[in-house]
Amino acid sequence: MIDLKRLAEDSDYRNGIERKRVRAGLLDELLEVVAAERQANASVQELRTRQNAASKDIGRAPAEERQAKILVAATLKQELAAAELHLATIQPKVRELALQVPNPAHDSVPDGGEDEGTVVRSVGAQDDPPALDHADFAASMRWVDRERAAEIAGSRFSYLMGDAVMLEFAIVQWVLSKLVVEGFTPVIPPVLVRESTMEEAGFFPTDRAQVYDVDNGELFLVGTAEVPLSVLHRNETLNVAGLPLRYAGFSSCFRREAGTYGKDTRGIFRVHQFDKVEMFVFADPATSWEEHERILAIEESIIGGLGLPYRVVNIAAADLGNAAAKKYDLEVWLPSERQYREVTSCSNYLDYSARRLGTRTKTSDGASQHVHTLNGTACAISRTLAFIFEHYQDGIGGFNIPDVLRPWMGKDHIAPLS
RNA sequence: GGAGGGAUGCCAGAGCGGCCGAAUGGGACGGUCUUGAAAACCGUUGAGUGAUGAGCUCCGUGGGUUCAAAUCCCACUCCCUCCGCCA
Repeated sequence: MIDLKRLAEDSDYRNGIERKRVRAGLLDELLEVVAAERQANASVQELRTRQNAASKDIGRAPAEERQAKILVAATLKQELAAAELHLATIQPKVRELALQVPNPAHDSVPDGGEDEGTVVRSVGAQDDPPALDHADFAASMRWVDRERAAEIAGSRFSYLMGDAVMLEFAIVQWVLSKLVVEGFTPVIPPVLVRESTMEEAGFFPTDRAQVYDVDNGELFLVGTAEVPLSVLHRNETLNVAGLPLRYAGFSSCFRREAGTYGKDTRGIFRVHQFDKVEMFVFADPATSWEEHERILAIEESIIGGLGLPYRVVNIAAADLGNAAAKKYDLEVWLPSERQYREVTSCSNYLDYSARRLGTRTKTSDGASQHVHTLNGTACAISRTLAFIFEHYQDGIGGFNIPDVLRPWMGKDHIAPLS
């Protein structure tokens, strides 16, 4: 939810919204209904003041005067009801339009759409494809079984097996141990949440089609731990001295992947169920941009630490999505496709979702303000596995375990199946 | 799943439909006293919006009754106790 006051007063703020290519006229329509709402609200308040006073007066009055005074108050009540009705017709319009307005893009975000992000830096070489792509290699090691999974659950599901499972847990251990050092509290959150939670977290109604509905609409499977982490401090005022609050959520993630038929059909690159470690930070507004760079640095140290070649992209304004004021993607070189593919991303939402969540803090002079929220992928495990399956083949059908995972795996090499 | 009880400010806890944004106790903060501390005493102390004004809103959430609701009615959510089931 944007700051309606700033929209009216701050032309830079408005400009940042327009860079996201909102529907022409939306902002003016919104400002119009906001003005109407303010006026309606003022008259409701004035009538309420009078009605409250009239009511209190009755309590103080001697019995014989009460009937006359009740009559006065009753008339005021009717006027008030009419004014409230008028206000109630305007408010949903404000809400409806305001929810369509995205968070303004930050100044440092480039103009443009999907392919117009700026490459901030590239690290590592663009390797040639290995003998087998990630899917064939995983099948050759009997690490991923999609056929049997498809029989019992459908396409885009898989059995992850053998050393691939050990690799997953090694990655999780390594990543979480890093994040703890960086001040994150590990969290295993609920993966089933109510509809109202999905709304508060900002995923409904927009992403409803991407989400599995369980128990006849009572509960929904989350597509990311961001959902349960973001609502952790709903309607709370956080002590500014305690900020930032950093959480690292490990969870399974469930996505319908509607509209992706025929896309990324191989291996475990795009599946309905995968595990992920997600960072979520509640930050002091004064330092949220530093925090954003910090999260990016952590993501780079994870992907870089695994020895994967990657590049950092500053996503362009119109490709940012609703909530992000700025977003970096980390893309890893996928040799079999000879292109970079997204593996993690991190966004600064500023106060956009905190406003809806009611998560606040106070400035040094005691004024209430909303916190800034940021989130970033620490590690999307199935996708990370797919990348290392290509980059760490040993050339004779086996697998070299990435250095950083060796302590957790207890070995440095996995031989091919005989 | 069945049967009861409950939800009030930082915490505990009172609250007759009007004098309740809310007693009292604790805590916290400020002060007196003290070499210092404790004790004792005095004072301050919920949140949002608004201009640290007036006003308005908030006693789990949403609706209703009434001139007037923390207080009455309905629904929902959560917590506790007992029974059943169960990793």
